[in-house]
Amino acid sequence: MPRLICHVDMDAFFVSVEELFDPSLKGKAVVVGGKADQRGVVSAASYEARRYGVHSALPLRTAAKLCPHAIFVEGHPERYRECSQKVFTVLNRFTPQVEMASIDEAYLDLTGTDRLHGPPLRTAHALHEAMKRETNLNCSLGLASSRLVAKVCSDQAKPNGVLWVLPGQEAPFLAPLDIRKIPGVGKVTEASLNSMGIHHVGDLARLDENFLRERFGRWGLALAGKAKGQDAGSWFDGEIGALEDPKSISHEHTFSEDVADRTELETVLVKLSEMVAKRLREHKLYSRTIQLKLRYRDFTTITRAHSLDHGTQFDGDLIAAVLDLLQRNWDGATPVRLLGVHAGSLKRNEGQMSLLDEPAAERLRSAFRAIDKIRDRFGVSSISLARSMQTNLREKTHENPYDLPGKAPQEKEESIPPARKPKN
DNA sequence: TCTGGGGTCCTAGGACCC
DNA sequence: TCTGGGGTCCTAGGACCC
Repeated sequence: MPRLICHVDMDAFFVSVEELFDPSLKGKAVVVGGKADQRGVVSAASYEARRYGVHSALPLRTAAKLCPHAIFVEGHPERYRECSQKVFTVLNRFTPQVEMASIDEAYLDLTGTDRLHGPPLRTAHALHEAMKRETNLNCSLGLASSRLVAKVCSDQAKPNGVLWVLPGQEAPFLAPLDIRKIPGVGKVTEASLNSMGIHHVGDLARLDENFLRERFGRWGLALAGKAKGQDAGSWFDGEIGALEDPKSISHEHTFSEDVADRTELETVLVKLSEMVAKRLREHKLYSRTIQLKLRYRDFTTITRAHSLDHGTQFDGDLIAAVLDLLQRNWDGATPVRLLGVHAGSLKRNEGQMSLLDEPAAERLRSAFRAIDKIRDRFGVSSISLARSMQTNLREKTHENPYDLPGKAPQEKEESIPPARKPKN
C-alpha cells in the first residue's frame, strides 16, 4: 500500500498572523521584516504586495521602491511561535504522526487513517476547515504518496486550496512543472540545468541517471529520484514525527552600520555567545565546536572554528573561544558588517574530557539555571557573568579571563540593572 | 536591488592513525 | 625507501530552505 503523506503549508503565515493582531492590515500590501529603509530583507509579503514583485528575501529597500505604498511591519517571532503551536495542536488531533518542518509547514502521515477519517480528500477538507475555525488562518494542503510530491502539491494548491495527486500520477503531475518547483533546486542548480537545455521536471526525468551522476555526483542521483517524485536523498526519507535533537545552534547580528571598534565587536560576541549557551542548556546539549562568523562590507564572509576537547554549554567557554578566534582572524581595522556565533558537534553529554569534577559541574549547572530564570524574566542582557563585562580589561592585561569554564561559581556575580522593567 | 537570521546537508583537502 | 589505502576528524565554504 502506498503511503499517504499530507503537506500543510500556511498561507502568507507571518502576514496573516500580523493581521490577526491588527485587522486593519487586511487586504493591504503588507511587508513583514522591518522598516522600509532598514538593512534587511523581506520575511513575508501579503498577496497584494506580491503583485508588485515583492517577495521574501528581497532587500527591504528594494521592496519599498517596488511598492511604495506598502505597510512595513516589524516581525514578531513570539507571535509566530505561538500560532505555530496552535497549528500543531490542530494537526495533532488528526494523527500523532505530525512533523513541523518549519514554523509554518508540517508533514502528516495519514496512511491507513481512512477508517477513522474517511477517504483522503474528505480528511484534507476536514483538516482545512478545522484549521480555519480554530486558528483563523488559511493553509494549503497537498496529498501524495511521498513528501516531495505532497510538498510540491501544496504549493500548487496555494492559496487556500487542497490538491491530491493519485498514486501512479506522480510523474505526469510533475513533468510540466518548472525545475525550480523541486525542493532543493535553487538558483545555482537551475542555471546549471538550464544550460543543459533542461527547464521542466519532465526533461529531467527523461535523463539518464548515470549522466546526472557524472555531472552532479550524489546530488545528481538525488535529482533523478526527485524528478520521479521519490523521497530520494537523505533528509526527505524516514519516519514522520520522529523528534530529533538540533545539529547546531547559532545566533548572528548584522550591524545597522559597519563597525570597526574592537570593544563594540566583543560586546556583541559576548551577547551572542550567551544567547547560544542559554539555548544549549535549554536543549540539554553540549557543543564541542565553536565557530565565529565575520562578514565584511563587500559581503565576503569567513568562518573560523575551534574544537574543544570536551563539550560545553557554559557562557564562558563559548566567549573564550569566540573572542580568541576574533583576536586571531580580525585585523583590527576592517569594518565588520555581521558577527555570528555558532555551536556545532552537539552531544547529550560533555564527553570524557571535562575539566570539572561532577560536583563542580553540578554547581555550575545550578548557577546557570538561576541565571537563565532571570534572563527569561528580564531579557538576555539583564544579567551577565561579571567577567563578560570586562572585555576591555582582557585587552589591557593580556590575559584571557575565560580560560576555564567558571573556575568556581563564586566568580560569577549577578548584576541586575536597577530599574529594568520585565517584558510584558 | 544591495543583500536577515535560523537552520540542514554536502564537498573537499589535510592531518592523523592503522 | 619516492611511496598504499582506508577511516575519521577537523576546518572552510557553499547551496538551499523557510
